Amino acid sequence: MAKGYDHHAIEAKWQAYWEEHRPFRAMNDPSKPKFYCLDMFPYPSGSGLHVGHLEGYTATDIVSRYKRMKGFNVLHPMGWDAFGLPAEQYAVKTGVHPALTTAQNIATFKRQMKRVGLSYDWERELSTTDPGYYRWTQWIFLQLYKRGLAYVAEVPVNWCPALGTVLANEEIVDGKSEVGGFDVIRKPMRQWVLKITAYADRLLEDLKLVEWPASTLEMQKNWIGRSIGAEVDFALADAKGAIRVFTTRPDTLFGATYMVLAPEHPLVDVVTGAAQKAAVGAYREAAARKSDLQRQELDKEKTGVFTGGYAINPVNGERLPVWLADYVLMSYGTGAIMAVPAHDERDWAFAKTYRLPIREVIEGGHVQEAAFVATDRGTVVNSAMPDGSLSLNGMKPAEAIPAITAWLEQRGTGKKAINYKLRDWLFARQRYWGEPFPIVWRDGESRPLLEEQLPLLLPETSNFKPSGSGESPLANLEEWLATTDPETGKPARRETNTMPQWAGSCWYYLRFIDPKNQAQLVDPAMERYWMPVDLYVGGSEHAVLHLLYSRFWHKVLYDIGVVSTPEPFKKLVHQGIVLGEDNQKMSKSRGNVVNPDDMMDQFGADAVRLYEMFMGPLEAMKPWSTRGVEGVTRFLERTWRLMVTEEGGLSAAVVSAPASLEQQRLLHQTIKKVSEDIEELRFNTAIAQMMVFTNEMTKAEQRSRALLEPFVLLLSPFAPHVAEELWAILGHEPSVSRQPWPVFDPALIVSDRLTIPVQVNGKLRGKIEIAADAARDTVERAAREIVAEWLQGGEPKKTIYVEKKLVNFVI
RNA sequence: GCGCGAGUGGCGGAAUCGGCAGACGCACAGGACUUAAAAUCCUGGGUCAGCAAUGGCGUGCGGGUUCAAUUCCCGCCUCGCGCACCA
Repeated sequence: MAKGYDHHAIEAKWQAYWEEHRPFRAMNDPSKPKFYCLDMFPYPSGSGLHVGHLEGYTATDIVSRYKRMKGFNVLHPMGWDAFGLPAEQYAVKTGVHPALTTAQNIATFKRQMKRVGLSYDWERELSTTDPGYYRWTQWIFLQLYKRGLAYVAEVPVNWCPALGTVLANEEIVDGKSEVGGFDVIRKPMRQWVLKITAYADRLLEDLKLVEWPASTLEMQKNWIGRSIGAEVDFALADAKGAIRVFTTRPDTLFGATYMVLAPEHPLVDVVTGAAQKAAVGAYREAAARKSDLQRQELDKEKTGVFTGGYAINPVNGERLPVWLADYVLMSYGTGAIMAVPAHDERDWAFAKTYRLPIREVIEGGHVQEAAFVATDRGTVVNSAMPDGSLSLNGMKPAEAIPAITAWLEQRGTGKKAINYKLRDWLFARQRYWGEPFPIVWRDGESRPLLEEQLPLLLPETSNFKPSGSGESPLANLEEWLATTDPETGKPARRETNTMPQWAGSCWYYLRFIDPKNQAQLVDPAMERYWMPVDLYVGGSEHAVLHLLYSRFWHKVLYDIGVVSTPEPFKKLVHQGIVLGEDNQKMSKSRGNVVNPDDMMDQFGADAVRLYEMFMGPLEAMKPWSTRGVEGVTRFLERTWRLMVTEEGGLSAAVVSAPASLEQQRLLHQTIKKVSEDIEELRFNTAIAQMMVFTNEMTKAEQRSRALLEPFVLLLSPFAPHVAEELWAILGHEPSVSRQPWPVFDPALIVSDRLTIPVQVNGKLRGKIEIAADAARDTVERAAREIVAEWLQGGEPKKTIYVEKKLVNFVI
């Protein structure tokens, strides 16, 4: 039974048309303004596209289609972040090569995307697993290596002796391997690390250059975690050497009553007195056995042990006992602190436990009851040398900090210092399915491959089982491992680590600009034309890592002249999570997963696209409702019937006669609202306005082409298939995508009659209809009349008149 | 604990340079068409009282500013996200 609007036929027809005519190709045409509209490319998992992906993809598709019609040269590409763990795990289990699994998954994703009618320029498709792509990932690594930004370090990994393999964090559940539930221990291994900390300052500063969600900027700032303070040396009292600490509160130096070293601190053996050796040794051992998780438990009581040693406070010469405690981390600052219990909550808690003295040096709190940590209140006290050579007393903390820092610097016992929470980036995985490092080893030294030797291909194998040594499966491939040093020709062994999944996704946006270039990562002229990305849409789960790593690489490429902009992504938006109909997170175990293919079978791609956008604001988390999809389907069908008969021909209601002034006003209001809403990514309200238009037109018996034709164009970015079909039925050549976007006439939007509310004491008591240009007197007179019984003949104390908005009488 | 964001009908949401709260959609109810149903079209609807006209109350809670507050300010509560001993 064929009803009027047959989405199966229409969608197949226009997808075939787009396939053949390729109207969505981005041209390298510098005469046109460009718009680079990018989705975060997906990992092609085995379960295919889900409705959450579709939300972001539909949003960027609407913007891309809109911008093309506005005359922009639009770059809207798609690719695959296809290295990664699941395909390798599957290979270990079944022996099926990851490349095969990946290719199948990509085919599924691509079929689904085409079915949604997403207007990607498929000629620019890329996969991070393609040697033509990862050649340049390796090339970037070589540049990092040459600039000293890649180094080797012994870093602990999650080693599972029973499985003979290193596990990713997500493969560990409650400290045991996800597979089999075996013990996991921390084992140091030689790893590549990237020196992202060298860029910490710029990564922080340049956040000012981008238009990103406030929450994401905040997360990046916190992640980088810059803090300004001072490094201060405390000489050991009974041995050579000094404990260097980092503090943000040098103004509280006189309040230090003890010191703490991290258990791993190299000076522990030096300061520990003979009597304390056993206790300290036991504490260190216990700390080493604790997992990160245990050490991070906050509620627990702080623990520590006295070393028996002392250090000298450089400001007043006091002997401070040196303790060991695991609340001080070796990985931050210098791994040692001066403890000021009066003005630091952690030190306060520790001091209470071990009955250490608490000395107030900032007045304004009750330091025996709680640490007083405010820096914007209080006055420095008890902070002077007896001989009067130094006094901070009476200063505000903000004044005392630079004063004491300068004093320390003068004496050579301290200096201003900046510290970051950001750590260098562990850039190695003990896996097969990733980019091999363009590095060989000879005599224990790493040597880079020559750029001409790239790509270093991932060797073929059928054995994806771990090597058993902790090295990646590549360590099993003797023939591949044995190579020569490119410089000397002497025998060498290849690096067996592979790069993490973040590597390929760090720079893919650049390759889309010039995906087939054999000689360069990207052509400089094309790069200057297309960069930066104007709109980048993807999940907020990437708010920190992907976006920070990507910015880091971009800045390195900027420094070596490969790219022309300091930041890659100008505007960033995160689409919200789509929940199941039950308002719960979609998951197989809950059985509330919505499959886009099922939805498209039932309602068609246009309806699904429209519903994805109509659900609510793009960035909000919101539940799926299949009833809601039915609702937008009804809208599409009503729109269809505005101009098409049961038999599929042009309806007799469609006329060439001009439209009424009111109808024109509605059209122009709709053009304005839809245009502005697309610019602001408020797709839900744009659709609501189109529904208003269709509802009004449904009531009209005669529907002017002059109304319908622009409306079909407005609809086309949202529901491109039905719009193409309607455009054809209206007698036009394809394609709507080549039509200019309708322009509204401001004069036609304003009405000559207005209804304005009349209030008495701020409460609505009536409404009046007036001419838009009516004088204040006229309006007030009419208003007074309509609320006469509320005024009871009296004269209002005050009359508020807001032109074209309201009248309010105060009595 | 700290940081960020959000709380509006039965449901998704709209309206925030302060100015008619609830657009649009879902669900619901009534009507038209139909032998009947579906589909479609029309109508209704925050809530309380009232036959109705109409009025009281109403945007998480409590205060405040204002002629006027969903919108601004202060103090709470709840939910979501992120960070979590970072000296």
